[in-house]
Amino acid sequence: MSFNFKGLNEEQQKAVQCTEGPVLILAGAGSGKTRTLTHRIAYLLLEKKVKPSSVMAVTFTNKAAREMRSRIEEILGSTIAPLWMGTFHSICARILRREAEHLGLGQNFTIYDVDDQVRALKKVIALLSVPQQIYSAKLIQNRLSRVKNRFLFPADLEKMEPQDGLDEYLPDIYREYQKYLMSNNAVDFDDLLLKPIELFNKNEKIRKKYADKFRYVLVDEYQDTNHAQYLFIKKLVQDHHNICVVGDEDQSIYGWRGADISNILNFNKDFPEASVFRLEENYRSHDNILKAANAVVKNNESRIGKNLWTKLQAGDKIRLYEADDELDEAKHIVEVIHDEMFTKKRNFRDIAVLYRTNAQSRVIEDALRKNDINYTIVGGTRFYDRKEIKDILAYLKIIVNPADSISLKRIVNFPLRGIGETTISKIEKFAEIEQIILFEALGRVEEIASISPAMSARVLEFYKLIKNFIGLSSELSLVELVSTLTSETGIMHHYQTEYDQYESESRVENIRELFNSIEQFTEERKRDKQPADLAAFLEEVSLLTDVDTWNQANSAVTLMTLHAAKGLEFPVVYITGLEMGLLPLQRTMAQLAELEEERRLLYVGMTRAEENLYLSYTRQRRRYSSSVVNTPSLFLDEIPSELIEMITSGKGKTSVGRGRKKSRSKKIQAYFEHAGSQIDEDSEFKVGQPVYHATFGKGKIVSLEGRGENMKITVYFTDEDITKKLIKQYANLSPIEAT
DNA sequence: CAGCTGTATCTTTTT
DNA sequence: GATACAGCTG
Repeated sequence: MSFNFKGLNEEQQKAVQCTEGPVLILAGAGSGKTRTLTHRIAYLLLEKKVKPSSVMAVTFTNKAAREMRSRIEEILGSTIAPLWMGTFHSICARILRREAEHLGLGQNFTIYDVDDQVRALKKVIALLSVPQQIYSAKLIQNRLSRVKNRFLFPADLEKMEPQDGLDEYLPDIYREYQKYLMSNNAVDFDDLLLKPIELFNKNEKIRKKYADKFRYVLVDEYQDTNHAQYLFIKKLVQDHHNICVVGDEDQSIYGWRGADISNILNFNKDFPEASVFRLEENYRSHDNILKAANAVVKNNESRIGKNLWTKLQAGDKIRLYEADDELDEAKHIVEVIHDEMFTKKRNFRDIAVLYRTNAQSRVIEDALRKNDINYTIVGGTRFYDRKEIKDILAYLKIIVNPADSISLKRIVNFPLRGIGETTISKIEKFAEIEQIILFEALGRVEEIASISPAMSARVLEFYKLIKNFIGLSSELSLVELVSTLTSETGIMHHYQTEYDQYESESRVENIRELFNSIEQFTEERKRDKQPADLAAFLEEVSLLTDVDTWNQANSAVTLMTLHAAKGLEFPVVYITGLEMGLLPLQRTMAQLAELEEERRLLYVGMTRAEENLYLSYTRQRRRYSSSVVNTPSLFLDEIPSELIEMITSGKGKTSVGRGRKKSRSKKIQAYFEHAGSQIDEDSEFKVGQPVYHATFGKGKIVSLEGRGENMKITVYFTDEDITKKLIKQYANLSPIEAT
């Protein structure tokens, strides 16, 4: 029987069959990327007789991995359990779990989320007397994470010229922080990626083991990989070069998280022998939507460039709504949903409302709730980030890994047991002197002279409680353990009694939901014939995203950020808040590279739509506590007007419509004065002029484009050795005397 | 030590 | 317009 290529176009078929050597698949939005990937894997297994255990496939979310796995199993008609499929983080965690001993970690290590990282950093910076007023733990966490994503170590930082005050402290903070994590038998999100690479670097035998095992490596959403992820992949494929990456530079939206778009732009340099396939036929969106999205993204400079086309009908025009404010916008969303439901007979699940920031969801939620429209919201506070859930998880983490003092401190006095801050720091000090972990120090609390016997008794009671649960954890099932835990520690009682009725109910309900998810997890594991132990559950939970738990089959309108929408599709998409300062976001507007990422974000949003696309902006929007007057996003002017149908609200439509239209086109003209136009003779900026910028320091102007406030200024910054393209109006650049 | 109250900061996106 | 945290009081 020969392989069934049904449903694949010619280019897709070629990409499927080119199994050996490096392959780059440039796949535009809606071009059947997932289909191609699943068939490629199925082809490897079926036609090339590759064992599932020899394949690693990296996806962007766990949800994508699950879906791809089940589609492949459908094609094959058999399970492919030994095939490694998951996110970088989950795959790396798996390797780390196996090889922990080589890195001085216990295999029961804990994964710290951002919250835990900040707590750990607070401790470290107090120890190093870093001025916390100037450099908050949150800021440091951010900076440190960026550094780690670039695979830099404290020693590397020391060799570099410090750019600001924090850089002076950073190597020490970094070193102490890692030491602290090690003593807690914990790793953070970034370590999950770094540690395996470190291990591969220092232990060739282990690297070879994995490189030999994974003869075929596939990476989806390659445009959003960071440098560490790039290195990880490189280590695995450097011998056999059987690497297939799929991506679309126009959908790179995670630059702020360290994603390096040059990974995909330079794939050909890394692997000169690479075969390149371009998937440019779009199967998802009606032509008007696609044309509009193309028209927007073509304004970006940093792209390979492609011509995405479709055989589908033109369809409706894109509807653009000008709202008075965010309340009016929400009202219009409700109207649109009603209209789509009744006149087009759509289901709630066909509709998605997208926005730039999570904060925008509130008003929309209120409006939907008032109008009895079912909705689910993806993102914001994750289920597993809710306080009542995190408290329980902290208990579980201690049980698995008693060295985890961050979690221990979180719950040692919750529910209240009368063990306060002072007592804990005394015990911490004792632990340091004795060179033992905090948890063991609790058991020896009586040796600390400054702690009263009454207090010692309370501490010991807590210690025994946890000890007892550690013993129970091997006897009870997961669900039994957790339900015993919530009752015996008094957590359940606390949430049932300590709050007003409404809050109490919702928290208890969340705890019940946790029980459900544990049961579900246990069943899934059983089905996959994998152990359903506590450590596995905790790992899954810390690597889960909100999208992973979202279920499109539910009958509800989906609300989420543009970022979360990546990879999804809906018949109807409504994108809100297309305003200067919001999309693009204010702080991105000065730098061309960041502005382009905002443009890609809108592109991603628009290309989620199959049949109907709605856009809106408000003339006025509440931000923080005051109202801001907005101008429409410059991106709106990039959409050809014949593709847009303006919708106005009942009141005062005509005057508003006319006045706005004019100011819009004038604005955009100014914004996109191109290189061909005359150089502004009166400007204080000339090529060669030395300038100063608050963040990047001193520099020199390399070239100028356009004129007036929207002039694009390319500057080479000497201190940082980087060239940046800035937009005058927002860049806050000042000329300085030549030195 | 716990609970209360006022203040600062947050809002960019997330593995 | 919430929420975390510092600082104060009982």
